[in-house]
Amino acid sequence: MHASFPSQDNPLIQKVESVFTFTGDERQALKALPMQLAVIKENEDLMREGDRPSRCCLLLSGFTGTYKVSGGGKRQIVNFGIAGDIPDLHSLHLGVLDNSVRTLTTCQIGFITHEDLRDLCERYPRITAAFWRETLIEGAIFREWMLNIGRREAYSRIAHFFCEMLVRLGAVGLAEDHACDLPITQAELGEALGLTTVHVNRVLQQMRADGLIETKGTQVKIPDWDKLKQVGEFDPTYLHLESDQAAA
Amino acid sequence: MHASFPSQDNPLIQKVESVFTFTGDERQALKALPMQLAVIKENEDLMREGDRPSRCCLLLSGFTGTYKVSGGGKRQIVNFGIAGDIPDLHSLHLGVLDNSVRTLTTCQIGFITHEDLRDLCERYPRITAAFWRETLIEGAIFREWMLNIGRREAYSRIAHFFCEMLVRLGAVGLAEDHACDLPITQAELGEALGLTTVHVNRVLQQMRADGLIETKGTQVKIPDWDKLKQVGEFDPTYLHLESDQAAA
DNA sequence: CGACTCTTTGAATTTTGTCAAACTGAGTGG
DNA sequence: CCACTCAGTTTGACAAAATTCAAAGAGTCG
Repeated sequence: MHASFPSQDNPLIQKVESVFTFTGDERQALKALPMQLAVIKENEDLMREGDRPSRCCLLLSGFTGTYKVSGGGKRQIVNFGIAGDIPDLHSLHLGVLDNSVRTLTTCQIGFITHEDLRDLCERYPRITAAFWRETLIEGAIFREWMLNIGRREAYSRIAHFFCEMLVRLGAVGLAEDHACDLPITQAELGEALGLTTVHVNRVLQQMRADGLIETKGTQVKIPDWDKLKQVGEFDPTYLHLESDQAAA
Repeated sequence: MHASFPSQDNPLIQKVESVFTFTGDERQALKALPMQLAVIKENEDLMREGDRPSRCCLLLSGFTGTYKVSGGGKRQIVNFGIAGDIPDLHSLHLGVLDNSVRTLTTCQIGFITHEDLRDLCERYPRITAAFWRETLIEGAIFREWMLNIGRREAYSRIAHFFCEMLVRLGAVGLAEDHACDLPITQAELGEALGLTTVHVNRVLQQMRADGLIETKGTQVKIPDWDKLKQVGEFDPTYLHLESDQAAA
């Protein structure tokens, strides 16, 4: 609830700047973006399918799950949100939400009104491009997830998941030495990967036995990164973490 | 190869305008967009993962498949392109392509350079928003596909696919009376839905027997739309075909 | 009429799901 | 400090969905 979040540590700016060079003006405008801070407990819906939100959520810390529910009540998590992500940036241009988002852990959130975001984009076309790019990267992650869910068997599917999360968390300073905190339950993992909890559990045991992963509570350690990457057929290109934009 | 494509029938303009009101200036600028026309035969790659294209492909007619390939060589189609789509619009802001696109039928393509697109976006911020929105809708389709592939069994998964294609084709005038031309092989269907050709074939037979679909060559007819929608748990909200934008 | 691609079939196997219950560990209240 | 609770993990036996492999039909095009 404190309004003391230091804007120079804003993980959004940090993340976008890692691939995008802002001018002083642009960075200043981003920092000046009015943001209403809040702390949300775990397992709360931040928004629901069908909502027509008038603001976006910048995730400052914690983990969120973006999900949809099938007719039979089965939940599919389609993305995990980590620090620096705006899980509902698409609501800026799509009136109705076609997905829900809930917190998986306690989350520090910065709410930014669509109005302020639109103003910012209008004044700074390159910031528009940067935000647009963020949504395109999310799309690239979706494509990779479809490949993962549709074509890989459980073992390498789960391996791929760990690879992706480790790289994404590393990019915002939340992973070191091939280790990270990953407060995601086996049930949630199954919901994200199109598997049952039971099957996730059995495969994880096999992966531990094979020395692919080590877990202690929510801490995950990867003893052999190359091996995990190989099992998960992981190539980080789709995360577009390099500054590969053509525009000047 | 003919340069005689009438710009007033440009399916991109038609599609975007169905949810977005352009000013005369904006429409004029869109029509004036230089476009190099080409006809590409079926089963040709328009682009490949790893490419760094300097232009986008506007699909004027025909069908494309956007796909990725797993380590084991299994192909996952992550989206189908139909008239009016720009299957590689994301290449405008992501330097490296993380997917391939190939034609499924003979396609009429309009190539538009990134340079021209960027110029257009710079001059007309609302066109930027319209393009951005298109990529966000694609993302929404990806989310629904993940739900479909991850959580629905083959029977309703395939039903959902037919529902989506019928609605999308209808939106660009390519479906009428719950019938359309869908030149997609059972193998491609399997590649899109995370199923084997054999299994797709068996399920399709069951669906025909149940009176859910009728096929004659590549023509598909839906005798009972409500039933198919129910089986496929289909709710078209995620296609965002209504003009639901908040901005004026 | 081939030559092709696409669809269909059959039998055996594998992966993954289902159901139901027990176990574990962290936090809570008496 | 010790039950007690509760969410999360683990286990076992069984069932179902989907895959694999191999081959035979059908339809289309030159």
